[in-house]
Amino acid sequence: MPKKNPSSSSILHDGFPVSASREAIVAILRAYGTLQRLMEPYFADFELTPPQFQVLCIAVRIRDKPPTQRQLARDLYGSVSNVTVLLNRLERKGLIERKVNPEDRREKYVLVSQAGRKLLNRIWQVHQQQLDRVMQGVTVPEQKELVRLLNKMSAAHPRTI
Amino acid sequence: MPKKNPSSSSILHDGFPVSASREAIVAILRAYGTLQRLMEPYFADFELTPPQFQVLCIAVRIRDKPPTQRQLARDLYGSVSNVTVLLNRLERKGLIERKVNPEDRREKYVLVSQAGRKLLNRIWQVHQQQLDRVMQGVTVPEQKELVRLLNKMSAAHPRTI
DNA sequence: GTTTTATAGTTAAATAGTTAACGATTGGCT
DNA sequence: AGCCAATCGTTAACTATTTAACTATAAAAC
Repeated sequence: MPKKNPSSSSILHDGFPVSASREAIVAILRAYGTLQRLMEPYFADFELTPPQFQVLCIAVRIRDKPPTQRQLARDLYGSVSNVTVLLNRLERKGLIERKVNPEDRREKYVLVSQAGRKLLNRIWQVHQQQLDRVMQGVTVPEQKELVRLLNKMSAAHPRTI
Repeated sequence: MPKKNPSSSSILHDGFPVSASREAIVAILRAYGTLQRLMEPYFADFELTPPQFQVLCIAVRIRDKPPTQRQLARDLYGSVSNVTVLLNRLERKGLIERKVNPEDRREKYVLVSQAGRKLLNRIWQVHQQQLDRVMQGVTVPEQKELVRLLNKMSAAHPRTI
């Protein structure tokens, strides 16, 4: 008789056996879901979505030149077409601007507008508090261990791009 | 002068400071991305998507009665309307069937068809191998620690539903 | 017993993401 | 110069997801 594991989630009781790797993967999916559930209403207060905030954060970074859409996609680990759509919405809200590179008219620079910068600063004033709230169940040393383990997992599968 | 953290990822260099909770959240997002990137092509070989596989796994569980769409949604931690759409696609592929409960004609039971069961068995024959491959960078004791930490984080934010 | 309320499921509109086809621009090769 | 290939971005079609509006059925209230 297989002994019941009282700490294991009831999600797993299908015809497939529970294993360490399966539990780890389920835990990652669950943590991601928790994250989404907490961050979406938080960003909604600023009339943003999590990916839109991510785009603004990356686009606002100080560089010699602003990023092109392609660089943005690379930094987001996403596709160029997805960035096009995200930027359309951010542009419609007046948070970013596109500017064709005059030296290579195929490229477009992404500039965070004054309104976009103001919004980012407004978010950043309370952002650390929100991040700490999300991780409040885990101590700081545990958070560091979490980072080590998760990054070890991700590092075992380097992106080819 | 704030001292640089050499282990921090270059993703974070915007105007907002790095912190333990921020690094943990970024690591979760990154791990989720890695997971998606590995699982999508894997399931595509079976002409499934990860959510569709999830639906089949939950619907196939042995119970006294098959689940209703609402029960399915609850177990998936998703919305009822999303389940409707997922089931439409699985039904079109002949992997599930809907059957109205004659005792309460509002409800519909979700039954995994013979073809659906065959597909699940085909996947399960290689599934453990795939899960182990995903977690291959992390030892089994580390996987268990990962589960403990992630679930501790999720448990601090119980769902109200 | 009829009306009201609650519940199950569907549909529509919005955002996010993918791949594939396409248009525009640049630059190399002849 | 002129064609060809590579690169940048957009568009289209698909899946996934949410919220809100809608339909159908059942249960409760009167």
